[in-house]
Amino acid sequence: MSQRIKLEDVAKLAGVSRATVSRVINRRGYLSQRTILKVEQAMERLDYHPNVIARQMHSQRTNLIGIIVPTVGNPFFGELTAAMEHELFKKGYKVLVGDALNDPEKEQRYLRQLLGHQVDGLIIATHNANIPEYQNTNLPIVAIDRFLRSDIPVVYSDNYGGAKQACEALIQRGAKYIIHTDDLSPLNDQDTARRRAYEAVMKAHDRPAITYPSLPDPKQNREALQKIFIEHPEVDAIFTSNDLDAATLLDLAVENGYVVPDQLQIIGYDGTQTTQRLLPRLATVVQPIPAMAKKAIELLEAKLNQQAVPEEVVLSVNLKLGSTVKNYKINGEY
Amino acid sequence: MSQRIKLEDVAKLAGVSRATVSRVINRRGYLSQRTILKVEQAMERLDYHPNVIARQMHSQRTNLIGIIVPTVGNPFFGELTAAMEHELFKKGYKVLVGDALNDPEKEQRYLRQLLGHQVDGLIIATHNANIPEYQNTNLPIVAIDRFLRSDIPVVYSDNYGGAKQACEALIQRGAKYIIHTDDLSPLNDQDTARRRAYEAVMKAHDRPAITYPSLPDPKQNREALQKIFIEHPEVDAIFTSNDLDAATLLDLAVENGYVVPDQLQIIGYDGTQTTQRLLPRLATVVQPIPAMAKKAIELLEAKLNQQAVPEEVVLSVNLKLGSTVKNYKINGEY
DNA sequence: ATGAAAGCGCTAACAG
DNA sequence: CTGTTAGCGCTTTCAT
Repeated sequence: MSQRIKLEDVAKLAGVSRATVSRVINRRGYLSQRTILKVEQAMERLDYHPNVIARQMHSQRTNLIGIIVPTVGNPFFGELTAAMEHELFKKGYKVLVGDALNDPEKEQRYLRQLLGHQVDGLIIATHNANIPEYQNTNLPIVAIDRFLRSDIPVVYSDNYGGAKQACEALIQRGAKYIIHTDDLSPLNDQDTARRRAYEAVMKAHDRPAITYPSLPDPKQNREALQKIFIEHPEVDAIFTSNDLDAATLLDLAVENGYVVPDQLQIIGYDGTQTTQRLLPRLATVVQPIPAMAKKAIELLEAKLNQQAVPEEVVLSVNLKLGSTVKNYKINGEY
Repeated sequence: MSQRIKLEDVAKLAGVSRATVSRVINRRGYLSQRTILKVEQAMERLDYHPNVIARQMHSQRTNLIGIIVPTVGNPFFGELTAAMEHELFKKGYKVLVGDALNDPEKEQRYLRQLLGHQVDGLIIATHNANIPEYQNTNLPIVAIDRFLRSDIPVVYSDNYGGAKQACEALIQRGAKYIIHTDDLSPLNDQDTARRRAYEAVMKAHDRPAITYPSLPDPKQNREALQKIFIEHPEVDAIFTSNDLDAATLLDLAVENGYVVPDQLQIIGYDGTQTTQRLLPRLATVVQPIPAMAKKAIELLEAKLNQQAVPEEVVLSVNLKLGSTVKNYKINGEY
């Protein structure tokens, strides 16, 4: 419906064979100027667009890369997806996004469909467990922040290091009673890296380690975090595993009569562009989203070209200070 | 490489013809229970996945929908994309996202490629002007918040009404000197609706209408907005065209010594989930993102099925109050 | 109820 | 330099 004209029509109008038209389109083989011109005029006149499907049929490649994320509605994954799309477009690929929505079943259905040659490669940035499809396929895959299989490379940012820096920054600023929040879906080592770093720093300074779970539902999460102030009124610092928790706690702090940062210091995690614009004052560990995207695509392309790739790549993070911690003017840039 | 087994292999193993296997896969025509079983076992044993490209070759449909947005890194478009992806997945479509990045050239290149049957339909949510490709194609298209062509339906939210409500809320709360910020790329009527509403309300109340441009670059934008406090120190309320500006102004207000909301009231626009979590206190006009997504997909599907569709659909918005305006406790829910 | 054969639109040997 | 001829993997008449 949306496109009827085919190679043959162009060939007929130009008075050549289909093969010749194909050669002109792909600039392959020897062509005389005259035929090139004739063919191009014919294409122009007919407003011809090559049928991508038919081409793929032959090459068995789609130039499509699937990206599976929890949801592009989350700033971290939205920005990550955008950055990867940008890299991929430069290399001639288009992006098929799948929002897994923390729904393993959807992820699995999605994957099963993609496995039939709909994409040339896959980027996985979800944390759903037990998707057997990942184990059997030999589609080129790169994972972000998650181990899937021994021959699937993973791009991490330095979760342990970032969390360690954050916690030490709090201690250095006089925090005595530091609480942590964390998404508790520990599928692998990296998933718990931030918490392990927190616990290690607390231990090194002889302080108790108290971790509150971060819930997916905003309302429930708020209620759960509110308990911190009830159960640990002496809290004087919180290190959260993401910026959304930090924002909620910032708000709860006001409600509960804590002055930030004098009585309560807060450091978040992720540091997306969105957070930095919406909450410029928030101290947070900034993940290198553009670098992660670039590296992931680089690894994927290597796999697509059958080249060897490292098992994992770790990128360094950056502690951005802000007025939710003390002594900010001295150490911050702003 | 990533998938070698084809219909023929299954047919051979099951001892039937390719046609029969095809029938089993698609549950078409008459099949005996016995053959169904045989074929399914063969598929299972070979871990067979139908080649999507070959199927598309025949049907000339890809079940792919292209979504073109400025960037999924922006919460509004990220959430909108996520919501549309969700709707589309339910209907069996997958989503090809293209970040236009306010780059008309990229948008054009992208489009040109999609025109060759790579997608069955298109959702356009960008505001780049002068892309001739939109004029000629007969691909089913639905636009969001933007007029493209007389036969391309548009889904709007009530920009004029939302802005009017916001401005009147400020006046009702005693604001005398209200300033507005707006992205100034007025491609059509709707693009300026928020500003026109602001100007109308100001006029109706005999107040001056002063609009500051909202710049795409965060740093430049901040500097530009800072001028408001220099050039109009008597400002006592600001209505912004998006929440990012509102956030920046909230921060600048503190820096410039204005107490919010006593000395300066602020109302933003968009009200994404992300903003509501990151800045729960912000008063803002909430766009009905899920409803917009649903409607857009509904219209697109109608077009895909050659059904008639309305020229435009306008959805209502919701003014969410918050402590960036006065008398919030009384009117707000929280 | 199942098989044989003819495409879908394009590309790629192989001739000439 | 250009045309002819086979497919790519699947679906779908048309027979049987």
